[in-house]
Amino acid sequence: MSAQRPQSTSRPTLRTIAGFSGVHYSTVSRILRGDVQRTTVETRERVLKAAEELGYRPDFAARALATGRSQTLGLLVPDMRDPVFSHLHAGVERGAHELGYRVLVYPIGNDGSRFADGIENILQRGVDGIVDATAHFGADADRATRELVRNTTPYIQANRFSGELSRIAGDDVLGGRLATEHLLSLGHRRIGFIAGERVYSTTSGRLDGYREALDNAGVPYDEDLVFTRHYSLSSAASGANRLFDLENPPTAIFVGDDSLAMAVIRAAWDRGLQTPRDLSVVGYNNVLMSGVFIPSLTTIDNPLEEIGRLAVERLLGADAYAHQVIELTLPVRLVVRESSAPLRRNS
Amino acid sequence: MSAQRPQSTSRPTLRTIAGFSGVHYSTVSRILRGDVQRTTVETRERVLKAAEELGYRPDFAARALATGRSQTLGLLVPDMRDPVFSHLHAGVERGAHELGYRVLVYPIGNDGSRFADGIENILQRGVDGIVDATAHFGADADRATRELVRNTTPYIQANRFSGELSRIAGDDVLGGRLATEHLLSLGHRRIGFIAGERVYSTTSGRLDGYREALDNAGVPYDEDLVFTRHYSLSSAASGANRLFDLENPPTAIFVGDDSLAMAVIRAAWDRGLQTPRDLSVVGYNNVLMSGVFIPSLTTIDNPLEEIGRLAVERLLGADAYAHQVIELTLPVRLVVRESSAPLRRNS
DNA sequence: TTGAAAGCGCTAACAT
DNA sequence: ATGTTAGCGCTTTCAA
Repeated sequence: MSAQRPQSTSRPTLRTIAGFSGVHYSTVSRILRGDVQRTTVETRERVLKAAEELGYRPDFAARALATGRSQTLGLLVPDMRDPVFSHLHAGVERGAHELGYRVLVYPIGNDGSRFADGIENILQRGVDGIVDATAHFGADADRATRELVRNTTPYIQANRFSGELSRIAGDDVLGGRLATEHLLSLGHRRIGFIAGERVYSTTSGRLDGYREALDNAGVPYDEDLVFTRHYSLSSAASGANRLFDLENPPTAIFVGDDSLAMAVIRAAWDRGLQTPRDLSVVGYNNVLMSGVFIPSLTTIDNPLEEIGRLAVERLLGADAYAHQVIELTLPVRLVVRESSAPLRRNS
Repeated sequence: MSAQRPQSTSRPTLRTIAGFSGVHYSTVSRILRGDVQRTTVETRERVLKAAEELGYRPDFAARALATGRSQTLGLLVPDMRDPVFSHLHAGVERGAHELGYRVLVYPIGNDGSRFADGIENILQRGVDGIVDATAHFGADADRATRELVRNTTPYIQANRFSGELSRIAGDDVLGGRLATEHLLSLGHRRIGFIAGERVYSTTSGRLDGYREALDNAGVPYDEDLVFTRHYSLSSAASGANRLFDLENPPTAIFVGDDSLAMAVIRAAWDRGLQTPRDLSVVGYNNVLMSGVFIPSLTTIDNPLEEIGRLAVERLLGADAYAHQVIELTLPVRLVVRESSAPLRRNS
């Protein structure tokens, strides 16, 4: 219906709008950014109407170049197909969306092979913040990189952490203790532990909690019952089989991750061991499927989404921590379901 | 070790490098972009060395503004916590990485509530391509938007599709037929169907295949055995219960998604029905956990990662389809595992 | 309250 | 082979 038609060739810019409303394009910029202070109601209406009619859309790259901020944050994860990281991502996404940011996901692989590439790209893109869920101890090169990055861009570790860098995570030690105490309270004394590599804070923290609980109960720690290899389904299964082959096999296993716990239960099943009849299992994280699996998983509820959301908030929100190192630990709780049961003395 | 130290204040630009190597910054630009044709070996080495020493990193926003391309593509999905979409994402990510692109994920929610917001942002960011896994029939507003977008930015639908837009997906009809034929071959005649809303091409295609198979076998189609509500675990469970309550309940159910299939098996279990003894179940997609679940899932292998990768290739690769509409359908295959078994006549 | 103008860092066409 | 120059579309300081 509008009499004048803009050049439908390319998208309208501030100048296009300026032309249509008879003001300078810098004025248009002011108005469109909501600088209500210094504009007349009339011109504002005129400009807004023109922008509307022309279907104006700010150019992201131009704004980023002019302001130096990209309204984007980077999320480093090993692999999004792992429910742990898709849950974490959901929280990050929610937090980012609330603050008007978008999330660029960098899956660096479970072996971390694309870590350097991801960091390089993150730096080029000038993201406004980094949430890192890939931390592990020991890899000096990575460590150095993380610290370097931290001085360039707001940076926070989520769920996994390492070094003197900001982080937010669930209380892994508490979780490990709760899980193990639960199994102890059911009468189990031969309790196995299966998880990923110990270079991950998640593994080492949960293992610490496991040992604490054993100590408190006066149950001797037996390294034979502890299997911490790769963080993968197949590794968990072979770990389970190794424990089953023991002369004095465990009657219960605490597994540091729900998916791995399912793999362990499956491996037991494949050897004729039913859970929880012949083997009690406690998982970790309380992912979506843990309530659907048969048997449903007794597990530790790790607030992954909350961790993700809070990480973003601390990184970019009003109470951003600026340049101090923060270390936030969230409580976790035990969720009792079907996969754990009292020890059968007559086994 | 280098004698001259740059201003460590802000990151080096082309001009910084130019200053250090005594050439014009446009020359630096040429060299850094690999324009080997028109540069001396000497200057090139000098410039490259300076860039290296200064730790130069191209500014992404500036390049995007100058070239009009963002090296970014947008992926629209309902929810990344659903394994279907994280698998699809893995493929998209791989394809994008191969071509030097990054992926911006837009989770619009299972109700699609953030669709408009996502599209708006995608347009502002000027992504170089859109992979859309959220298509559904019937929503006119969305349909219009999709078509509009298609004329602005390279666009392709993946897995789910709707309308006269480019798409790449598995052969849902074939999958539905294979799944149902498998159950028929096991002697089942009362075969239920549970999936998400029929507005999804995935649901309707698989339902078509299901009907085809029944027709071919001379088994009458019974609408009472078909439950297509929300695409969610809880809806699948209540659908299962509704079928179990039937006067003449099914002995087998074809479920249009693995996660939902697990929920169905779980619901059956909660009513004392064991799979596959009392109920055979076939899932769809062959996600990671379907081999771990107890019983492991007989399912249709839907090449989600391949779909994602090919979508990107068609969108941005060498043989990009430019502006024609492409419709690519990938074959699927049946994977027989534990959740399906011959009908027990004496039930 | 509005206009003018510089500049963000880069690309690319043109000139030398 | 290299330098010059004009933008890309926006923000922002300074004048008017």
